[in-house]
Amino acid sequence: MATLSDVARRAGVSPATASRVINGSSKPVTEELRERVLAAVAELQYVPNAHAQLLARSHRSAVGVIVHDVSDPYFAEITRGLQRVATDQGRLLMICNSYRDPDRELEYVELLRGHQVAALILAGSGYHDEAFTRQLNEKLAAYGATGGRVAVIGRHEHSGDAVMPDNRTGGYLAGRELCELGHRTIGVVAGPRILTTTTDRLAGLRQALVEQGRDLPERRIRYAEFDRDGGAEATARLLDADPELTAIVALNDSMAIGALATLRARSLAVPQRVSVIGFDDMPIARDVTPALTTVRLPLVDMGVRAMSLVLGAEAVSPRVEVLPAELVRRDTTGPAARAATGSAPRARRADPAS
Amino acid sequence: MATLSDVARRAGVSPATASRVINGSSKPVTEELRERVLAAVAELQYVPNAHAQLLARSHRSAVGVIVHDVSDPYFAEITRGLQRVATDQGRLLMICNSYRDPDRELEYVELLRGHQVAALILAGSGYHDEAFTRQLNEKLAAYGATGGRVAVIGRHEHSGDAVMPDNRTGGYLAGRELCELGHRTIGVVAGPRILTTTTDRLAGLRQALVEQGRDLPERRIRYAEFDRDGGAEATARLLDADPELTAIVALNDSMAIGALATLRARSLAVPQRVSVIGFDDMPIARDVTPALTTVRLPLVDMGVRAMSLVLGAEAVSPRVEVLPAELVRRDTTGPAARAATGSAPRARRADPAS
DNA sequence: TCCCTGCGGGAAAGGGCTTTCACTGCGGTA
DNA sequence: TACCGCAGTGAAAGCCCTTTCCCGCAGGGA
Repeated sequence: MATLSDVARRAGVSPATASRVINGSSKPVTEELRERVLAAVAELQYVPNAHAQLLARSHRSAVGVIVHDVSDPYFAEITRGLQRVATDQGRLLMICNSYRDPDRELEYVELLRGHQVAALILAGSGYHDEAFTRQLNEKLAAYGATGGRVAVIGRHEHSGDAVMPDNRTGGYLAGRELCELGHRTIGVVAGPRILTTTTDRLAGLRQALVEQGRDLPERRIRYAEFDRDGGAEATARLLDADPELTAIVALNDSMAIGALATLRARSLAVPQRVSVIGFDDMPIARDVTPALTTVRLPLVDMGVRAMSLVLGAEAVSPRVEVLPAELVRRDTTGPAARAATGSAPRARRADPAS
Repeated sequence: MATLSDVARRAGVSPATASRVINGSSKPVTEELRERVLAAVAELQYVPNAHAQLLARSHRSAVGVIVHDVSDPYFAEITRGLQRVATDQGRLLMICNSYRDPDRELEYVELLRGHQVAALILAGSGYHDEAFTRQLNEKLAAYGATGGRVAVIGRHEHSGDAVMPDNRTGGYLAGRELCELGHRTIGVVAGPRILTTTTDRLAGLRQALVEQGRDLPERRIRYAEFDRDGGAEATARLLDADPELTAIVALNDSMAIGALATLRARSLAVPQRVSVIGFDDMPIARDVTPALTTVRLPLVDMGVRAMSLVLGAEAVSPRVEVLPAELVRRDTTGPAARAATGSAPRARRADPAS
């Protein structure tokens, strides 16, 4: 690989001058030398060594991001928001997938710290795990102590800046909707119980049911992986245990899609026989048939806010921005069926999003 | 930030010894000194500066990956394959999204080269663009000349190692299937015509039709963005121009989902009135209703192969691995309707994947 | 004519790490 | 006893760049 001094030698200048030309330094350089340097760069196909640059420059610019999985639409949307702000400010993003493994999350904090990122954003549910939470907070504190900025998205265990989707209210909205539609036997297809996202959404849902004098017994909740297959499997278990369920709340849209698959496989009409509500409003939600009723979270906006917090002025006290959840009515919800079999088909609602 | 010499000073040893302990060097260090160093590391929360390490070490380890968009399921699957092999070999991946912008692709090649990656993988369709292709090849050649390894996935314009999905045969399979089902008026919902993926798939499709004595006139092809909205829009234009179409081939699954949305909005029954075939077999294809008939590509395997090529032994002559496409029959295809309205409903086919 | 100013350029000091090389003791062999 | 080899350690030379500091020089004012 050609180095800066190769370029300088070829152009007949000092490395200092070559560097100034290449980086567009404020120090003026004669037009003639400038051209010689640029010619040498082109001839040698010179590309500066990023590590050497980063080492020599003092100021840190890149931002580290840790998500569960970028290819999961939930995080893809958040990342889009993060990326937007970062690009505007000329920041490079280093994105890491923890695949919901707390240890990997800890490792990535170190890795990104080692890569001298100016800020760190952790997106995705926290864990009900004292030991892990303490360790993570220690690491983040150590990073913060050396001038690093930190923000989290969707996890409350961290003490610094945070952007929080209102999971609890979202769960509440889903529960209230089903109650108003007359459902009494409601099952829940939930993500891993160790995730705070699961328990928060569940708490809101339970609150709605309790307010209506109903109940949410543990036997109507099935915990599984937070993805399509987890949803399909949990739905099957739920139906096996309780065949006369009239409604299912899935704690995210991927699980809801799995739930729909199981219901279809068992020829249970949606929403005539069973209603389904998802959570997150991922793009695909409006394209499944019937279109999925779900709780929308402003995912892109969450990313935008988090990145803005972390790149903006430092606040004295940690800021917490709570972003609202909103019910999006589509076609997987309808009035509770009277009997186990049949009920009047319900008119398809117009979908404003399509 | 604490540095290595801080650690060394605190442990009362030289930086050399500290480095040896921290990196598990082969050179032996007394147990006592080792412990002192480790204690100092813990106390100071020391994390090595990755840039300094990368600069000081000669060997390169990370691998650069350029895709159109990781959050697109097509690339998410490929990336999963890349990741699997990379992780096995303890390699870090740097993933960049070009968002189908050729200039950005060029920039990322430089960026990754600057970051001293050991190898470079470009995934995603090539472009019908002489100038760009030449530029890219120059950059890749320059990189190769300094010892960098390169592999491409799904683009033939590069002269080195390549993994190629058999797009042409895939298109052919889709065309033959529709012909066998008796379709005569087939429309195509295509991606941007500048992408080789689009033209390859189209070529195979056309060949199938020609073999059956049919034709594929340009007016039955609509080019749009390679995503859901592009598919919806192209389908609408296609139907406006040719209301008696009985089949639509979408050149990827996202577009197929858009096509289904438009058909639903116009109350055209699938597959009774119009059949639809997608391409890629992304995970969601089996969960839409009706489940999508599509051409499967071994996406994960493509990633695995590409990474293996690039990390394995260097070959004298460039290797090209062609991976087969396969038709997956689900529920969006059926016999051509006789008249514009109505036809016997077709029994739902069992879906082996669900 | 002299001094000051300001411009254009280079020398050199880092930035934090790895690794070679040289050195010090020590046990063991001739 | 003299010497060799080796384990364990540290000094110092890089890795490639940026940036400060300094120097020479030309032009302008006194």
